[in-house]
Amino acid sequence: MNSENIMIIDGSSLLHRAFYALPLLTTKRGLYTNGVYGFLTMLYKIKDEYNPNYICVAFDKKGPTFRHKEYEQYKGTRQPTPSELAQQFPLIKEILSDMHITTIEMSQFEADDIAGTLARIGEEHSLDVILVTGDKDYLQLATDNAKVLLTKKGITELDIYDKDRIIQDYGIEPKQFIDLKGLMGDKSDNIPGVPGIGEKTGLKLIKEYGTIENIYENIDVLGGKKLKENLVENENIAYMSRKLGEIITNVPIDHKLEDLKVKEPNWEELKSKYDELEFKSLLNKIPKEYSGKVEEIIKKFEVKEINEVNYDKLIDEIVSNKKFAFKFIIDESNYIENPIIGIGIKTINDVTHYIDLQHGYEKFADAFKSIFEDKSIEKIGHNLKIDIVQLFRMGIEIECFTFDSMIAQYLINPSQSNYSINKLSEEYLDYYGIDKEELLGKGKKAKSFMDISKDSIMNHIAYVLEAIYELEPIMLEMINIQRMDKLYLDIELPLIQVLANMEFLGFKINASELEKLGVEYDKEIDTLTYTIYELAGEEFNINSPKQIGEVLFERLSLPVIKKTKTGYSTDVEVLEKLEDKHPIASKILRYRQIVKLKSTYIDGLLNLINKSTNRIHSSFNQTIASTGRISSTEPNLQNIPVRTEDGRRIRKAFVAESPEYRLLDGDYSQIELRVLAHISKDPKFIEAFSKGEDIHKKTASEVFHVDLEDVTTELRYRAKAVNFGIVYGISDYGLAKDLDISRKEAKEYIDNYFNKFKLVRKYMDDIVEKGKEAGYVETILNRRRYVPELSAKNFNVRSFGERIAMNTPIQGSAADIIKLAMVRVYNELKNRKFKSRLILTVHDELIIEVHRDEVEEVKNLVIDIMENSIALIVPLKVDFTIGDSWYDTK
DNA sequence: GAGGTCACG
DNA sequence: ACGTACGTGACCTCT
Repeated sequence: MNSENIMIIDGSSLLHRAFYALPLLTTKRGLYTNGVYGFLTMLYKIKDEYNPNYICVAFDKKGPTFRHKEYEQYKGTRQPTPSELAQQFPLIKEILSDMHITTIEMSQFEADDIAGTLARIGEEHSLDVILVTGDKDYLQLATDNAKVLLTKKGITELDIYDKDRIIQDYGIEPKQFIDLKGLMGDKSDNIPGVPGIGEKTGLKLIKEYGTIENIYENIDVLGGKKLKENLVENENIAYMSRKLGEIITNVPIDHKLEDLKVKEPNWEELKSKYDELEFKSLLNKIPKEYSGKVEEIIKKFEVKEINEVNYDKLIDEIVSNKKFAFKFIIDESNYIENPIIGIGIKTINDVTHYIDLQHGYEKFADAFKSIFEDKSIEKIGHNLKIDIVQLFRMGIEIECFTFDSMIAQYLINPSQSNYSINKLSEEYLDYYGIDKEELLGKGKKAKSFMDISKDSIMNHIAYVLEAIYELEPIMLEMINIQRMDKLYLDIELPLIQVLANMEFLGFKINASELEKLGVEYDKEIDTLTYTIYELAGEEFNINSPKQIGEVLFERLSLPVIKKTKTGYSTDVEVLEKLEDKHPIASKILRYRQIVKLKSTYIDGLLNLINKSTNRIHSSFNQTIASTGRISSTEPNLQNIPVRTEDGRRIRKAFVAESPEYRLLDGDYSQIELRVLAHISKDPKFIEAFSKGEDIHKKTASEVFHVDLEDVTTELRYRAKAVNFGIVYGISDYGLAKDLDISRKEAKEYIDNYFNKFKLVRKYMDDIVEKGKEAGYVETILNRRRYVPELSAKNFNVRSFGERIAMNTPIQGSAADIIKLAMVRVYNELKNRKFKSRLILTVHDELIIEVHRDEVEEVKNLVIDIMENSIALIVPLKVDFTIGDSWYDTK
């Protein structure tokens, strides 16, 4: 272990692996970079891990090799390298050269021959040898001092093969892989081998006889008539294949070992390459003094603190400018209750003004209320929802907010995971500042603004406000070019306030109802726990899938139904299949169900009740779902149980504010299928919806060839599953699993469906093609989602892309529709001074806390808005219920 | 922090 | 032959 080591990398192999493992990344100018990026990620990882003293990367060279002289068809079946990959070879070579890593390529020889030779030379100099490749053929090079790192799935994981492991895994010596290849051949290199011999037979023979020569010496005693015949007939081929498959170790390499010593990279060059290729994350690998990341790019912006003495001056400036950017400083962990720390305000011509609000915001609110509520003064910001909530806390209802850079970016690309100001700076501006994340850190260790110096906070807020001003024209231009003005101005922007208001209002909870249910659940959990221990014959942690697996499949020897990556699967599907076999299965199912209800919905919700209002204030996130839907967190109010009665009872705790109020629940009937009818224009669908028919029944009659009157409950149920499948981008496998029928039968359903609803099939085909062509798909209001997976070479990735392409316009258009309805409902209720208010949305459902005196009026208003917010070629239908609790609205 | 499981549309 | 349903979030265990 103390000896020095040499790392020898098969560059051609690794670049191939990286290219196929990663999605096709390009730079803004359209240069493909995914292979290079993956290569470098892996290089950094293994260099860190093994700290090589010597390093070298070998490449294949174009043109014939000495093997072609042996066998003309060598590699004859190889597909040409796609140009997206070919153009990345020069790039990686340049970067390696900037890293001062020697690359070797030689005519007549392949990368593995160069690597084999270097490995031998390394060993002769008593170096430990580490060979890195994605090519299994390298296993023949393993020795006591040479190990092979083989790429696993993806690119960052490597399997380590040393001699011992090879013997253990395969039962043969590394060198014997050469003989094995003589027998098996190699499809990818077009090496023939002996017909009929694959890995299994080959290994058996080599284990028994050691070498090909020895097999032929013992050919008479060999069992298997056909096998013997094949061997005899192909003796020459076996020897030739072995020769082709052997990596040679005597290539005439010019380089001296000294040349391969690890050296200091040319940092300046490397940095400019990374900049050019937009490898932002790799810039961290470059020392600060060269990267200039912190020192040069980070700008400081002027900012001054003011107090109430200067309020009037700032207000005058705002009034004359008619526009300002602002952002509150507050810890976002709970921005409904946490103290407001300060606010930054900036007009275009002046520096940022910072106002400290730690000792109260009353004076500030009094002074600035009229400014915020002034319909002729524009306000711009980033993640305005939080700021609008703060204003609600101050009794201020903001008017005329015209730009939110976070929401704008979500429209430009809804699939990002990060919409921070720094992320936007990276994309659109030429500088960074101190972003929130750098100031506070993230995850568990995140600090509070309270622990940060006022100077840092002021520096941060000045950067944010400056960036917002610069981002506005660029981003609005993009939104305009992509025809998303209506979506932005009429829906997403005003929706910010609607969501802020829903968060601010919250949903009233009857805590004692929850506690009462909790006691009941606990009792049942106790009984179940005891019963399960009895049935298992031992005590174990029922919450641990791993331990359940051990009990079911080892202790009780029940049949394994399916596996997960890490072991036995014990999910519902499995347990339901075991119910007949052992009584413990249904007990575990029941246990899981009740524990879920208790921990997530009783304990979880009780923890989040606001003590002063007895209400729960969820966060509604506008930039999470790539389809355009809204998501809800802390708590998630969009997955409160409803499907089982036990769970549904949780909804009894969701009540109206006081006896003066009730809950009104309106949900769209079949909105996604109506959207599908609209965009596919399928005449059968349109007719069914226009006549108000039961759509699943109609589908059943078409798919199963029966009259409408003869559709049974069972057939309707199946048709419903088909309809769901269609919306998701159907597969026979998925439908078969859902209905527990054979794949063949599922396929018949689907074929029937597409034969009857021909335009639906056309939509599915067209959207995939259009999506591939354009790189994205769109909703009816031009909400856009990029689907790079559509051009993936990997079948699974591409299929996933196709399902996204089919589903997103449907799910996303439904989101467009309900969002527009939300904005209109909110505005109507506000403008007409109703006491009733919108408090929740669950994808196709709106919940309004409605004043008793307003029930009829508000109900008619909301129905009208929901059904008519967007005109489709089929009618939209809304079902309404009303009750004193969410449970009762059914 | 990842993986398994399960709650919703 | 490939191995899957679309979109989310929370809780628990285990590394």
